[in-house]
Amino acid sequence: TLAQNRTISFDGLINNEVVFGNGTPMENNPSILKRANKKAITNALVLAMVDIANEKGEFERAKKYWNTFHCQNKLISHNGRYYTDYCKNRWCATCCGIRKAFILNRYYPIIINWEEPHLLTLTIKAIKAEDLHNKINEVINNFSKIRDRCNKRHQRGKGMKVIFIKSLECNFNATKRTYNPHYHIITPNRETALYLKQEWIKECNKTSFNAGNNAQHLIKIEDVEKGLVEVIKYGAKILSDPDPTHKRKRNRGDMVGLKVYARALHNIYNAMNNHRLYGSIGFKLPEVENENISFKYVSNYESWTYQPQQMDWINNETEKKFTEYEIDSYLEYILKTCMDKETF
DNA sequence: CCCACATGGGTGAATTGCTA
DNA sequence: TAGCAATTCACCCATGTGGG
Repeated sequence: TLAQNRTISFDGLINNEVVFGNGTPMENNPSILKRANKKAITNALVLAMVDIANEKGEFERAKKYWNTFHCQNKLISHNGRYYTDYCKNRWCATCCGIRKAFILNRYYPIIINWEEPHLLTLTIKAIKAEDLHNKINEVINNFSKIRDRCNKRHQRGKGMKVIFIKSLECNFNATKRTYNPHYHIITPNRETALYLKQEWIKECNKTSFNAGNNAQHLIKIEDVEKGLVEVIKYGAKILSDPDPTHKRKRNRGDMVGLKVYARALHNIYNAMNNHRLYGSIGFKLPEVENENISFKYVSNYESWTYQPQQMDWINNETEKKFTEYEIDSYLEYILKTCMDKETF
């Protein structure tokens, strides 16, 4: 009996797999196909960026891009949920999506209670690639100076208390080959936004003209969720229009003319490296309730491995496809032939 | 999930700026 | 240059980031 028990428990042990977190439900979950889509886009992008990083001798960065290429490579499914490991990089569409949702859920309950939320965009004149690194640092420094100044004025009873959330983002204009770093800011009222706008224009034009009045957009937020989604975009767009002034409203799924500017994205991620993209000023975020589920051992699970050519996860035993994702033919065309690695 | 690391927010202290 | 105001610095630690 002893020997038998021992054998059984040993069997159990080697067949166990450790999984982290709560997992993602698989039944009737449309996000599974979206995951496959994001993985296909991300893989195409990081492969292009690996070449660019290697060519520039940035081998550490190339390693991080490879890390993203292997993001969610192995899936474990068990009891209707699946578990995997995430790379958590900014250029990974899946990991960005997860982080975006997390941040959105943290900020939403605060913004929804603000009396009259406004969305302010603070920007500077468009710049060339060679100035990107310095200008991003300048934008960040200018902004923290303004924050310091406003806080101090308030502390001395000479200015309003400034409360807002901010995110740093950078667009690429492929027609002009310029970059446009900017802050998206949500304030609880119009007053704060006008105050920040005024200080921004003043600070940016101290040495030379860097920011005009009309380039700083301010609108009242009617739909808090939409406003937050607008702010929490995470750094840079992967699929972009060669002509961003193109005002034609895109239909859902209309990708005609879109390109992936791999080198521009690489430049943006480099310039933003080691900088926080999000932050709250003037208030503390509520604690995230700790659900205290660390990890568990599962037996009777299925394991799946991602096959880049098939753009799907394949069951290690049955060879069944996990998502049965079929890439949109136009998206496939973009990823294969519109990956722009040109120097600019 | 946990942990390590480092940016940057909060705040008192130091420095710089302004005016008479 | 005194005296006060405004701005910037320095330090602590909360939190964004990324690895396992």
